Amino acid sequence: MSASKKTKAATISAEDAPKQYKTYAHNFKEGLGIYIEHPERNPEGRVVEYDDDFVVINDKFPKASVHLLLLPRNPSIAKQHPLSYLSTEPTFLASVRARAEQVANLAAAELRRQYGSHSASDAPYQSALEDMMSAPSTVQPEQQNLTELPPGRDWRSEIQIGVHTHPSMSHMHVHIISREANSPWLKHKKHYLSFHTRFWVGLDEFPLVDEGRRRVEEVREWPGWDLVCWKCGRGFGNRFKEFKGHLEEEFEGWKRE
Amino acid sequence: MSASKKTKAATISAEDAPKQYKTYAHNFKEGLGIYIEHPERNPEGRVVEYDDDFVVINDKFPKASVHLLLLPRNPSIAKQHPLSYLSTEPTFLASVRARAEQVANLAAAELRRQYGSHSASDAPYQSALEDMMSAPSTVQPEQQNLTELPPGRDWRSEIQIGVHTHPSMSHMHVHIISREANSPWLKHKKHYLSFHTRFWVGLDEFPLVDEGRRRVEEVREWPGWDLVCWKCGRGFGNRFKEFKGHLEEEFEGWKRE
DNA sequence: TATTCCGATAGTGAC
DNA sequence: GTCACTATCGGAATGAG
Repeated sequence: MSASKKTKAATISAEDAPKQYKTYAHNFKEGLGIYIEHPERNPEGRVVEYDDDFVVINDKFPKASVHLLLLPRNPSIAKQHPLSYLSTEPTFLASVRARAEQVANLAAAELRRQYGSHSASDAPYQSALEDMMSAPSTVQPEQQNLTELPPGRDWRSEIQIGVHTHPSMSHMHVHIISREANSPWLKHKKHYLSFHTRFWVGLDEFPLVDEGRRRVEEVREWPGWDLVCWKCGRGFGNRFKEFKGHLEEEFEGWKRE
Repeated sequence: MSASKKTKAATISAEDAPKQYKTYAHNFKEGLGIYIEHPERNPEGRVVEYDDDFVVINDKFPKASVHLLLLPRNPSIAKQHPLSYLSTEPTFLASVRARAEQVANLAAAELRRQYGSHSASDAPYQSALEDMMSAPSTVQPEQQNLTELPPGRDWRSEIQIGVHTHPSMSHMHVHIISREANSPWLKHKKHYLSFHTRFWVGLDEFPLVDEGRRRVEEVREWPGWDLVCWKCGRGFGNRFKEFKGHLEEEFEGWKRE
């Protein structure tokens, strides 16, 4: 039996193994697998945090100032379609919600780090933080009660959590991304549409009443949808370059809010 | 009256002249007008020959090794659509035929000048010509009887005469062009299709039975037609770059024929 | 809807 | 079907003993 297995394995190795190897490591669709299998290797330094259930990474091609991916590690879950699985597994949905909300707060803090000094509405927080940091204190920073700081800007409201109707990467991934769309990696129409149209499914939309229908109804024409500014609602048709320039202008105002 | 005219002229100058100037010299569609109005100026040195009825020029963007345009000078003729006028004015058609045939012989001679030394079938002519030129003679070359030379390659058969179903330039022009399509100015699909499909109307097809119908029936889908090699009949769909490479290969064989 | 490269397609402006 | 420029759209490959 052992010998039989071995023989069969040898046969597989000669015929199927190269194919399997290809579909695994060399197929781009499988590119997220390495993170859930070996987060401790911290591939390319993009692992933010991980535990037995989830891995959080920085997206390799971020489409906004902050763009994180939340990856469930359970292999049988990771291969499911997000619209289906999040609509039918309430326990899993609850665990994703809880974890994604934590990650969203992390993302909000990162937005503050990047743009706090430019923000008018964050000035009270920034001033208080500076005062606190410069004031003599015997208490360690991490022990100080940060809730005593004024709220400042609501950065969390700039973060959106959700999934794509038709993901390209085969491992389930939940996007935690800021909405201002400021990134050199935002290079074409689909990049923007995938986060700012019904192609995007917010985590708070789950469970979907008819996920199968949504997957079908969105798929045909969505690359033809107009570019519409998330900030001012202005439409740009298919004129991506012009739209990109507009986004950059909006970004300058947005970070100063 | 003279004063009145002057006043009107002044008015035109202030209001309409810029517009007229625009539609004349600065509208690309009118670009051939200068040649039929002032061939003696020989704009850009491209006038080959002219008389009261016709001007022959070298195309500014030749789509083959030899590409001449025959332009009728009569303004009321020059503004007619070629399919219509050549189908309804037999006298004009006859005069164009006679003149175009002369120009085609000129074009054939130019092909011989360019490629005669590479051509196998032209070798008898080339040898005889060289012998004649090197032989002592008191007779001037232009007085020698060239008909005594062997025929060599039939370069005239490589020349085609015709018009486009939908010309872009507003002045009537008859193309006299070699068919091998060897030119750096042949840059996209329509360039080739316009000389090697039914978009091209050979002068020998006139008068058309129903020229109006042809103008309508060809117009819609013709840019979608497949690229087909004039030499070998191979189809290349829309793959222009690949087709262009093929044309260059065919050209190498063609000139050696 | 992963990126990247290449090429085909489409719109515009031309004084 | 004028050219030249820009940008958009579209398919194909994508690894590596």
